Amino acid sequence: MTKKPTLANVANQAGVSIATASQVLRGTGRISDTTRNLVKAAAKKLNYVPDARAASMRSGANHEIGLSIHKIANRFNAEIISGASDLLEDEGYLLSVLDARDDVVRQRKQLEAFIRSSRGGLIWVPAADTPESTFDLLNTHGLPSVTFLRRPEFGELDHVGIENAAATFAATNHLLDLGHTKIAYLGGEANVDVRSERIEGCRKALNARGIDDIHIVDCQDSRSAGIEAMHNLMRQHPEVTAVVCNGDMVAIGASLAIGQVGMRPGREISVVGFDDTPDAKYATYPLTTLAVSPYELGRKLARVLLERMNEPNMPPSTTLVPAKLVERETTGAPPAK
Amino acid sequence: MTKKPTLANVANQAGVSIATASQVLRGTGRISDTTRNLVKAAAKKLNYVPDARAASMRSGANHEIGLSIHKIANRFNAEIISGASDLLEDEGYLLSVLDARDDVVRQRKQLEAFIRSSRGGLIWVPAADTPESTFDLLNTHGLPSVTFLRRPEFGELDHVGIENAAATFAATNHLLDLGHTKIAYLGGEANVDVRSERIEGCRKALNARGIDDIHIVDCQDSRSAGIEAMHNLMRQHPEVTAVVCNGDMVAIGASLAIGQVGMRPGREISVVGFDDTPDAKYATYPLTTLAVSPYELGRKLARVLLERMNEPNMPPSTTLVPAKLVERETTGAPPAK
DNA sequence: TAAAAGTGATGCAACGTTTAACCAAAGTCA
DNA sequence: TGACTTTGGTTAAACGTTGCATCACTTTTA
Repeated sequence: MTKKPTLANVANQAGVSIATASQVLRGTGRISDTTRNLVKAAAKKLNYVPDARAASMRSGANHEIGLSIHKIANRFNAEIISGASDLLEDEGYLLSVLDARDDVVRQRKQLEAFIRSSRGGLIWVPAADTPESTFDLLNTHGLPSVTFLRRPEFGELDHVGIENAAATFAATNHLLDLGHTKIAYLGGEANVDVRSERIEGCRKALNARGIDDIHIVDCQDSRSAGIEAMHNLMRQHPEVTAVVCNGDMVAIGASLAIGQVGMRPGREISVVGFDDTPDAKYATYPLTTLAVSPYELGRKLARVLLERMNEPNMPPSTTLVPAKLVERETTGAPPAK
Repeated sequence: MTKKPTLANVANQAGVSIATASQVLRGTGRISDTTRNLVKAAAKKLNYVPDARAASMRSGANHEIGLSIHKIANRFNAEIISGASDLLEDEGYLLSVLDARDDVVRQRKQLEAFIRSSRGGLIWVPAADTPESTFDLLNTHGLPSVTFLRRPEFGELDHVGIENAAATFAATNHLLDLGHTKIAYLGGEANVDVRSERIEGCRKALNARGIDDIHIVDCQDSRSAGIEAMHNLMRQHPEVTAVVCNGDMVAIGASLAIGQVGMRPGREISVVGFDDTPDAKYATYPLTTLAVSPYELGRKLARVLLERMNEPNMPPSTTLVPAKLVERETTGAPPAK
């Protein structure tokens, strides 16, 4: 209730100068044991907490890191956040998270807020259709930043991502091996790089076997959107026997839709997801999917950022982590003709 | 890459004093149209972004709000965050989120970080077994704070919560009306108030019908924990025909376990969840549950905090929002003897 | 026509730290 | 004994804002 105690109060209480108090608390400079104890006691007694704003202004260092992500709610992203935050915490940083909800202007505001408070560094996944000006913003302010999942089109920022193409290439080969030839790609939105890369992986596998058409359906990353999209797909393209999905939620939705019309995923139509969220395993139809370890991804992200903060002039790096196929029950041979 | 532009640079560029530049940018004081435009142009040209740390230090106001919650990953909590953040954003604030992962010491550190950076206000759900000292910390630093979901045992803080007892009271009556008499409570951990209140609601309904025993099982709030706990329960207490769960995930897990042993939720054993997350509707067995609107809860939370920030001396308030029963397929009459 | 009121801008002192530069006293060494 | 180092500490200048007090003009009013 009373006024917040300041370093001056502590110094006063201990009978020393402000500078001395600061040095004791920061463990720098030469101080005798007696005064050290004096100051520490005073600080404890007054319940002193240093003002991070003042400290960071003066010292130029900020131990708060900002993260802006398109969606906090899903487990995959939450695990990434945990991974990054654990590693950063170990290094004495704190990660504060903002949910951009895939809205370009919201995210822009968030990044501006991070700049205003001069965060020590930034981790973010660009919202779909992020304009060049947003990348410029970051570049001109020279804030150490790392993007992930979605590769920035412009600007020269560090990036951590997933080996998308390699993953869907493997998944598609799995389906081809089972005997599927009519394959669709379900989910995601146009202009999102992640998705383009994944589709490219599918295409490459198909082309290698002399197939060159793949049907592509946009839809949001949610169960309900997946259900709807799959129903449409089955109505309009009954020839399709396998779908590769942009995320587990869509895949789970698609599986449900298949079940709703009396068929079974993995028998009449095969489904492959992406991410291997915990839901995948416990879904009504346990999902074949592409697993990446989000926690490790988060840690990697943090490491890349810290490196950048230490070496602001390194050339921008790109790090890719692999995803591997986990076979469960939603894939199988297509029905004999 | 260059140095961050400061207010002095802008003033210089515009040929006015720093004070004038500040007034223009903040829209205060008397300024002529000509200089106003001059300053604005200079600011735009230099890509000027004010330093929030300096501003907040000087003015004593901080437009960043902190939120610390036990788990970011679940949809329910994410919706709360969205609600709070939307309302705060409209009022010119920014909500930065920390995931405490229900760890008392982690949360303590997070709150300390918020205090260090003198956040304008705090929204948090106390981790289980939060010690009094943590509440003291907040009280002595006089940071406007609101708790939610879990009611603080100590301290005098504003609180927003759910009408837990009333909700489980209704759910239990629903089960009693269907003819169940052997009812268990599944999920949550001891010492968490939310859970105690909910159990109290069940007890009250049971007592009103002359039943006074209810079996209580601890388990974490996850699908897999729910599965395991339910298997144990069925083995050890085969007489139980209905379970009220502490959260939807546990309830979904319990339903799955029931399915795994060849029975069906809503027939042999009834299950009620809590929260009505999107999963509830799309679960293998669509879940009967107690619905609260997390988004609205979030908005309420933000409103309470803003009030507190405006009126620091109001007596602490408690606001409860209702939860109502949504019947789906996991409840039904017990099998005839 | 002198006093009062209004206009538009400025100077300066905070806010709470950190850190480089400095200094007095005591100890070391030739 | 004079010069040089070490020890333990202090002074003062930043960091980038904001807001109060002030001021030089111009305009209005009595």
